Amino acid sequence: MTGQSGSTTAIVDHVDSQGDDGGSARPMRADARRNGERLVTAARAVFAQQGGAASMDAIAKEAGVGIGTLYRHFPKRIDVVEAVYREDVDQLVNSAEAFVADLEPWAALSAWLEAFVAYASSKRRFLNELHEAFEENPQLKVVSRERIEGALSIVLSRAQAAGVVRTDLDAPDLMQLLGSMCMSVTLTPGQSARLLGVIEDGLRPPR
Amino acid sequence: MTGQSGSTTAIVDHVDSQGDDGGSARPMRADARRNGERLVTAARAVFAQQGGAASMDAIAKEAGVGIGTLYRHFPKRIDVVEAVYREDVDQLVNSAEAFVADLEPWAALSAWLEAFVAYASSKRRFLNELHEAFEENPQLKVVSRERIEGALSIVLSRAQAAGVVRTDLDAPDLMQLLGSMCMSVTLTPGQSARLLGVIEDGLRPPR
DNA sequence: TAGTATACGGAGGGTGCCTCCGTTTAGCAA
DNA sequence: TTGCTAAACGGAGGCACCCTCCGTATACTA
Repeated sequence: MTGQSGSTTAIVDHVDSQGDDGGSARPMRADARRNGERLVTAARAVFAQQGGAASMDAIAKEAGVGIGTLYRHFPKRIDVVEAVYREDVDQLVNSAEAFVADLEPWAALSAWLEAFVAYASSKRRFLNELHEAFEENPQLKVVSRERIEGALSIVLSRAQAAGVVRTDLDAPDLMQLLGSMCMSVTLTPGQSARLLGVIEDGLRPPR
Repeated sequence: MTGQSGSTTAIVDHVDSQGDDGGSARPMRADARRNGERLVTAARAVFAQQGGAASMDAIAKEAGVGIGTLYRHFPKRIDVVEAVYREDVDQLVNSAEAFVADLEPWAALSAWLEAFVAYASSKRRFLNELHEAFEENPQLKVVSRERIEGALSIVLSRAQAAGVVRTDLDAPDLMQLLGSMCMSVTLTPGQSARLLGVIEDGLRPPR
């Protein structure tokens, strides 16, 4: 409610998309929903391949739709960036619960940390564009950070409760450490893996 | 020497411009030098007024030259951003020595901190563009940071030697504090002045 | 003052974001 | 199945911006 509301609400209104589609809210034509999903997937692929400066034309082509369809779904270029980012955050957040359901406490934490590093490294490919999106819509940054910290908190506190991780540390602490590490401009994949190993060892209970 | 060298060296090769122009190196036509200076000044004004996305056309018009002249001096858009930034850093760094020459130790430190806050707030107007420049030319970031820390070190250590500032703190520490404060997305001018006041009080020797 | 290397200026090419509107199609009712 | 309509598709084209090219103008030198 603060400031000028973002006037550009994409048609694909980022429904929670968790439960099955109720159908009571508003029926959306099947092709439209399909194309919306394909566009986000295509955009992620193109950004990953060409960097954040990739053109809208390239994204539409990758998705196999016309440029008009792309703009119907995402009125501004920045809306595409935002959609890709939201999906990435969704996936990272959801993975926490999946890991908790499937894995032992330590393995779940380790798997999630690895997922976070992958998420962060993909984010670095279009960091400038993301920065612009945050400028346009400051809430996005705050909310995403909170959601990610919440997800980390799930796997972290479970591991702490199981006695396999030191307890003098909380999710924001660890986020700070991981986040600043991942954002470094000069960071090779091998390096991030090694550093993550160091951090993981450091997380073990002292003694 | 690392990676692909920046192929775009602007004609105005950023001579130190401290001493009088020796003239032995290479004579540059007077109008060219004049226009180079006017272009940087104009670019700073336009960026401050319209934000970092201002067009090259607007900058050339503000400087009163043709677009061709602008491109002769700065082959790429990013070179303009870099030139403005370099001059800002120069001015901030030079101001340290000027303050030391003219003012008491505490007053010099205080004046320089205020100058730093002003520098940082002007930088926030084209943060995205600056980020791109850093990506293109990582050295720029490192060198600038070192130079600024060096300047701060001059006024800080002098104040410490005079006994008016606590000694359990060095220039990188203070830079970290000030830098992160200034980079916050939501920061009003009044707020930064108040926060600077808090920091200054905290710098006084304990007891 | 004449000559020349140097700098200036702006029209225009190329690309990218976004709009507009005619065409196509999914979903529905009879 | 068939016809209808609201919704979605697709791409030509407008506009703005970055950058190039080359004819014109001008500062310096002998």
